[in-house]
Parts: sequence; C-alpha cells; structure tokens
Amino acid sequence: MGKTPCCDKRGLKKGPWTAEEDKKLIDYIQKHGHGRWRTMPKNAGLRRCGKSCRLRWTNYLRPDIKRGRFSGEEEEIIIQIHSIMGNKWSAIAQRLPGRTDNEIKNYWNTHIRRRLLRMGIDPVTHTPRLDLPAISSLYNSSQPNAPSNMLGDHPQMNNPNLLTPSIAPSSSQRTTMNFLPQNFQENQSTNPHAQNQLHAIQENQPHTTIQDFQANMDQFSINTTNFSCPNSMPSLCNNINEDQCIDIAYDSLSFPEYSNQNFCQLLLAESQMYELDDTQNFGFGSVISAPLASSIPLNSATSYINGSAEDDQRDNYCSNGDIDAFM
DNA sequence: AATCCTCTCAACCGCTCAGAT
DNA sequence: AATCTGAGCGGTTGAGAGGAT
Repeated sequence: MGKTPCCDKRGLKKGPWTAEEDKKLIDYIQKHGHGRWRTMPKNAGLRRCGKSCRLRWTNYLRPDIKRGRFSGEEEEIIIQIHSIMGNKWSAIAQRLPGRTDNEIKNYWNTHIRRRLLRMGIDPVTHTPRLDLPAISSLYNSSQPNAPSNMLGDHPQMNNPNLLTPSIAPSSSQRTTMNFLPQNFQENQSTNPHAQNQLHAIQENQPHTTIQDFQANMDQFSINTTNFSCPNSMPSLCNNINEDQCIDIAYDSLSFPEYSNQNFCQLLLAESQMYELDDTQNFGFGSVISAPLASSIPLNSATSYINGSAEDDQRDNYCSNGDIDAFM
C-alpha cells in the first residue's frame, strides 16, 4: 500500500487555512459536493493536499458543526461511551450531532481526562487509578504478593458502567453511590474468583448500617483495635476512632482479600471526595458512617488521592453544576 | 512591561481498512 | 490473490492566546 505523500513534499501548502482558501473549498463543495478528496484541491484551485481539505471541511467548515462549550449532557454521553468503547472518537461523534471526532478528542484530552485523573479515576479504564504513588506503595508495602491491579477483581471497581455515570451525578445522586451486584454479575460471571466475591456480596446484602453490623458483631472475628494508619496519613489517622474502625472492618469483611488498612484508607479518602454526608453505601458495598466521612480532613483525604489538596478543596465546594463540583 | 508558563485546538502524521482493479 | 487507492481514524504537534510571575 502506497503511503500518501506529505503535502510539503509535493510542494503543497501546510498550516493554518486562510479565509480565501476556506471560501474556495466551500464554494467548490457547494457546487460539486464532497468526496474525491485527492483530486478536489486541484479542481478547487487549492494548493493543499486532499487530506488537508477533507480535514478542514469535516472538522471546521461543515455547515452542521456545532460550536461552543460542551453541555453537561454531552459530557456525560462522551464519558459513558468512552467507558465502553475507549478512544473511538468517531463512534462517540456519531452520538453527538454537530460535534466532530477531533473536537471530542480534544475536549477529552484537555478537560475530561484531567478531571477523571484528579478524581483518582483512570481515564483509560474508568476505574480508580492504581498508579498513584501513595496508594500503590502503601498497598505493596503491606501485601507484597498482591496483584499489580489492587482492585483488579473487585466487582465494582472493574465495571465501567458503575463508575462512569457517577462522574456527573445529579445533585440528588451525588451522595448515594450504590454499586449493584447484578451489574457485577453480568460482567464477571465467567471469573471464578469474581464469582466468590459476588457470593460474598450477596451474603452481605443488603448492606445496611453500622448499627446493624454492631448488633451482630459477635458473629465476626474482626480485630478492630489493630487498625493503624500509615505514616503518610497522620492527620487522617488521628481522626479515626474505634467505631469507624468497626465500620471499615465491616467493609473489609465483605472483601477479605482487600482487608488491609491501605485499602480502607483509599475508601476513606474517596468517601471524602464524594462528600458523603450520611450513613451510606459507598463503593464496594461498604458502609461508611457520617462521623467517619466528616472526620477526615479534606486536605488529607483529597491530597491522598490526587495530590492537589487546595484545588480540590476549592472545587469540592464549587457549586457550578454537577460536573464542576468534581473538577 | 517583559518574560515565562499553561492551555487550547486546528492541523498534521502515520497507520489501517475497504473497495476497486 | 495481490496490489493500488481513497477515505477515515487516532495520536501527536505546535502556534497562538491568555494568565501568572
């Protein structure tokens, strides 16, 4: 297959288009339609390669192109489709009339991707990031044989459909992060290990409240007195009391393979990120009590996740819409 | 006011794919 | 079946704008 020669090698113009060039291209396409891009430039009187003409038309000059800021709905669509299809920009563009794949790609890279990263979510997998130095080192230090993907088999962490809609929840949704086992079942049914996890979830469903757990504590052999925090999180450590440890232990009970303090720390930090303000199901089927969530200093929790305490402190209190609240 | 830095996005590059020959 | 060509896709680049110092 012969490669298309570069424009400059053929003595053709590169770089930004002038208004005059735009006009020539528009006039030609209005008269003759688009297609036959290779021969079009010559016929249109342009010293451009066909590829450049096609790009200019499809990404900029096309009359049905929508300009302006992406709406919240558009963002949500992008994130949802991306969680399923990945960087299939043209496929995403098909769901957003008037938006080009190039525009969506740029918007993803400059806005959405960064936002997900700051939320501690891997923009590629749409699962919580595992490359965070603090988290990964903590985990590795306590579980040397742990898989590289700390949450790899975890049902809720492995299901993009569970994470992506919550990126832009409505105000009423923001404090309720229920991750449903049935979704997990659909995606993980062939994984024996995941099956075991599912059974563990089902046995513990419905996850009720800390009070329910405490009422049945004698059924569990969780040593909550040994809970301690890594040195990197002293301020967080100082704010955890015994009740909260019980709470954390309950969560760990559902997923014994993750019952280490570092995973609990991750939960705590995330609970603060999402501004949990009541006893709620959060992530992983865990129950986090109000005192637990509210006791974590914002700086500690958010910087633990994404290393930008000031930014997130500001942004967590931003009220300019749902998305912005998570910037 | 000047310089530096960051961000945005239009445009380019390299590649793949499907259809034609 | 092999090759060629046009079209499209996704990754990357770099100029320009605007903000920070």
